[in-house]
Amino acid sequence: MDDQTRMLTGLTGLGGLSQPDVGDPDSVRKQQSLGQPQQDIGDILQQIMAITDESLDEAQARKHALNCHRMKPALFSVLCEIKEKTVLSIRGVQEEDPPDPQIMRLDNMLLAEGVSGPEKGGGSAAAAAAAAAAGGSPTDSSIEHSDYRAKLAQIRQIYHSELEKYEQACSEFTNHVMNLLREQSRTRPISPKEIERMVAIIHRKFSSIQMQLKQSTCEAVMILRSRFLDARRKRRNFNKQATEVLNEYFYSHLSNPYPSEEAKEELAKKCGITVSQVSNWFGNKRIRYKKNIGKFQEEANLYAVKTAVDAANVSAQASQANSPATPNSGSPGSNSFSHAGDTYLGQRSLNGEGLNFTPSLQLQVCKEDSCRVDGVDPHGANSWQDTTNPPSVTSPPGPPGSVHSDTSN
DNA sequence: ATGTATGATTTGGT
DNA sequence: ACCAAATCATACAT
Repeated sequence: MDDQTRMLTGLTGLGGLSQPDVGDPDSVRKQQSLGQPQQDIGDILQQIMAITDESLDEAQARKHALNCHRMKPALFSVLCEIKEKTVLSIRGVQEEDPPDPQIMRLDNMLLAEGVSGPEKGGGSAAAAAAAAAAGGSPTDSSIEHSDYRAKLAQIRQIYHSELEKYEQACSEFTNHVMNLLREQSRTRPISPKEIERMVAIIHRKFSSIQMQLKQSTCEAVMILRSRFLDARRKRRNFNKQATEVLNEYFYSHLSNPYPSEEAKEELAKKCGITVSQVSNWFGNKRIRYKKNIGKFQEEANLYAVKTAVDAANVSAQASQANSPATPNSGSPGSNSFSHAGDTYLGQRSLNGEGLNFTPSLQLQVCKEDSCRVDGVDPHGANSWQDTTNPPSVTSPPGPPGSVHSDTSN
């Protein structure tokens, strides 16, 4: 600090660079004569050259000696003169600094990703987790992306702390250089303009470092994105139990395999998957079942038996089982799905039991199913299979046509 | 290595 | 918003 104030006072005298003596009033005070005046200048120059090789203390001492040298004012004025002549050539250079398009692109991206700019949603991992947990009806995205958000928040934090570090370093360095220049301005002429320029140069350097930071942050975000968001596409099979639950529901609601929102939520909960995954599953299942009913017969029968057994158990336990709308097989112990399809379920189970599903009859069973349903809701209930497949009830589609007849024969 | 199964996404329709 | 259908991309079985 001491140094700094001293240098600042030194700088104030800098306004009139052409005035030789303004540099340092002290210098006049202590004049240690050094013998021959002629050799002095060479001497001084030599000392200047050598100054970098010396230790700090030595340099400091030397500097002081130089400042106090009686020839110093003269040298200073000479330097000022030279500078006056050359400064024009230096001046014309540059100045304009158009905003780098690349850095603007990076900035925009960081802003878009929520890395820079105002805190959005989850500024910290904790906040993100809280946000994910808070959503009363946990939307899929908040669950699926909470991890992503947490990681993003981490990147954000690192980015900001790094940025802050850079900014601090930049201002520290700028200060240092300015002080240095002010200090030097006592022995050589330095205009404020030049200091300004130097500062600008430093800022440019640091901003290029910042750009690197931004770039690597962008890269990190991209990688994160591809790892998490695009990983949506990465498929993990559901566990066996989940598939079982879904299949049970599907085959026990074969007439109308369109679970309501509540049913989906229930299924999702049971299976440990998201509602949209349930929707996906049913979408896929419907289309694939419809496309090749024959292929799914075995499975259908399996679940039919299962539900039948469950239903039997339920009815056995509750001796009043005959009552209206049904033993729900979707979940052996609990009647979670109370929808239109349930009536069908009851029938289907009976159906399964009655026909006993010998392989040769499998297809028959299928047909029976459809018909049976039709009995309940003749053309409405099973229409989901008929839309593009009018005859599907009696003869499953496509190449299976022949296959089908084979099996049924 | 190859074929099939399967969860996810896209597209187009209502 | 939901669905069917087609498609993609990976998991899994062979």
